[in-house]
Amino acid sequence: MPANPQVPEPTIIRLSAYLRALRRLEADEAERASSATIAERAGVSPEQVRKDLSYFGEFGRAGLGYGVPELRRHLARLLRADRELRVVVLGVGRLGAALLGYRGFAERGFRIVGAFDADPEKVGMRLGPHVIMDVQHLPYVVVELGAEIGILALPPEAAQQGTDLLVAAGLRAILSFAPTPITVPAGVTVRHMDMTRELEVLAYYLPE
Amino acid sequence: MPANPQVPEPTIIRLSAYLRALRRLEADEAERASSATIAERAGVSPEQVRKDLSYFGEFGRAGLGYGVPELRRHLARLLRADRELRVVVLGVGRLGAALLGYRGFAERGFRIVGAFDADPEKVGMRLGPHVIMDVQHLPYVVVELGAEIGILALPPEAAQQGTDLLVAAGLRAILSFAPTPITVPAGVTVRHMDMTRELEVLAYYLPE
DNA sequence: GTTTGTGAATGAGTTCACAGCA
DNA sequence: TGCTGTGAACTCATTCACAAAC
Repeated sequence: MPANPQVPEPTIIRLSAYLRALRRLEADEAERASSATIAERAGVSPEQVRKDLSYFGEFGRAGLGYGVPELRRHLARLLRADRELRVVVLGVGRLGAALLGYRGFAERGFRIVGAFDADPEKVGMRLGPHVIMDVQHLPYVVVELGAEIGILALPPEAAQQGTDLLVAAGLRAILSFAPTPITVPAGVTVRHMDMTRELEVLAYYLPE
Repeated sequence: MPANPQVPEPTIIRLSAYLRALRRLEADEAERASSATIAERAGVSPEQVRKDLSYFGEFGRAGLGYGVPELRRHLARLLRADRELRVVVLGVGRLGAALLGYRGFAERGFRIVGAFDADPEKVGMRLGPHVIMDVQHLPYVVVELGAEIGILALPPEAAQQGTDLLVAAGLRAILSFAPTPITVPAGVTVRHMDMTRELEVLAYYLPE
């Protein structure tokens, strides 16, 4: 499923943190940064930074560190953060509606180009700049507006069906907020966000 | 930091999925379930289920599988899902406000007992059943209402300071939505939810 | 002196495979 | 026969440690 299977997935996750660190360094007008500097801001070890970056090339110079704008550009390219990525949201309940209003998307280059629901009551409703569309228009919007990522915000009972719709519409990347496993064909990447799971994990580690 | 350091963290995360699977099985009135049944509903392998459960005891019977209500109770106890857990939210911007309205909390035994912000404009505002309080009342609420988990919904610049407030108030578990690493003293557990990170990871795996 | 890139060593977690119980 | 519990084998990821580059 990964584009480059020999790169560990944890590395990809950290890349996102490195990119953030480099943006801050660039904002502070730093020209160069050592792996130690980046590591500190990303919350990992310097060796980890070097090892992770080494999967993609030799970006640094011994004794000098990494060129901040250059490395920032490389990482942005890897994470597709150098271009706008279009996103559709399937499921406009409370959670989906909250996501539609989330400003962090635009700031980081993600643009919501469609919000969908199967409930006829909701179709046609306006939510900020978005008009809720019927799911049957999903494939059209994906193709015509070039959406590449689907956000699944449906209740667990509807999660698999919704997933199938996203996949049938041509999406190859799904961020699911449904607290249930979903199955997808090879070539489709899924990631889960599950607040209840996180709270339960925290609860486990609670003292007493 | 873990309560039981020899149990792998991925195991704890899966425990949450097993608990969900068992609740569904219980709702379906299943009396027994094999590791294969649980595994399927949790999206993992049967061996994984058995190994994970074996860290906590011998709950199954060879040839018969696991007793559904019994195992459900065991897992609920482990994840503290057998009692109400009180939660405070620090930061009532868009995201924090959305979290205050999230119904999944109550359903799973989490109760928001306080919403806090440092902005005097926001203090005193009502949001559903919640009245935003000033951060200076945080320690009081944590102690008096027995809050055990803090949700951090502040912008990255304020994240560390907010973390320090939560820790100083006596909280030992933090769920952070801030896209930046935070440092906490030993004995405090932190987990992160970062939607932008997840989207960037998905973007990496996008074809072409 | 500083800092990178990377093989080698270590550590962590998963899967295998099977003995033993129901 | 069906299924658990678990050491052993294996796979995956991180950390170490150092030669080479600046």
